[in-house]
Amino acid sequence: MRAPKGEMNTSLKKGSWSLEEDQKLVSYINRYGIWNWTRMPEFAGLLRSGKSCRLRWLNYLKPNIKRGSFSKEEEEIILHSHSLLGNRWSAIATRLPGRTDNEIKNYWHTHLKKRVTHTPNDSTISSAFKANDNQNTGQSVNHVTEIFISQSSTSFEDDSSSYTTSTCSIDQEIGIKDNYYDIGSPGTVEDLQWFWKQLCPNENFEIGNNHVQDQHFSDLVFEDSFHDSTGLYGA
DNA sequence: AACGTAGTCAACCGCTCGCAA
DNA sequence: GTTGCGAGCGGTTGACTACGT
Repeated sequence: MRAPKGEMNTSLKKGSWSLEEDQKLVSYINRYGIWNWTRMPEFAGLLRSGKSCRLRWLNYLKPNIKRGSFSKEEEEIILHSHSLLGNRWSAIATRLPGRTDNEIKNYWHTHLKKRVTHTPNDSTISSAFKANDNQNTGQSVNHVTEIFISQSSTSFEDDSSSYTTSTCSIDQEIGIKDNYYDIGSPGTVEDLQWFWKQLCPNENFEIGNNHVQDQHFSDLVFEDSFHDSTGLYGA
């Protein structure tokens, strides 16, 4: 993809922002608001790309940005959110008002990542579901073919705390992806429905028999969309 | 004091998505 | 359906700093 018109200027400045540039950007946005990041630098008198301006504003200049070290509570939120959402930093940032995705990402890589160790417990793998939509519809769409519910414990090297989570492992038959969705502890039917919605928003998902045995999901019924090739989970 | 190494974090890059034409 | 563009996201880079030798 070629660069947007406004961003093809090779004489654009890169690197750290000066105080003067910050002031120009802030005063422009305060006066005219954000209307077009690509053209804004030109009107604000900045030799910067729109992307650079946007990043500077969102990560540093925007009001109410919290600076300084992260609190214990914020750390816990990041750790738990990351176990739920993975590297979706912008989603995690919405749970931490005043913190930017970039800041959280940096904090994760520099402080938290090394503290977390995952200890999967294969013996708890409890339930597998196989389905292949192609057999029914002939459509060449990627679909979840297997779901494993397993448990893993997360502990911290400084021994501050630990918790156990239930994790869904999803293997897509055609896709290259090997996704892992943490569904909290303990996993609930609602959690499973939630992650299914994230993965296949257009597909119906139903638990045929709303009970969880020994923290295992069972009696999974995928309405309309799937053919149960195993015969284990028929409606 | 000089140098090397590791840690931190602001900024960049490449990509995808959504929307309008 | 295709193309072009703006916005946003996540991975990566590199400048700067702190610390150790």
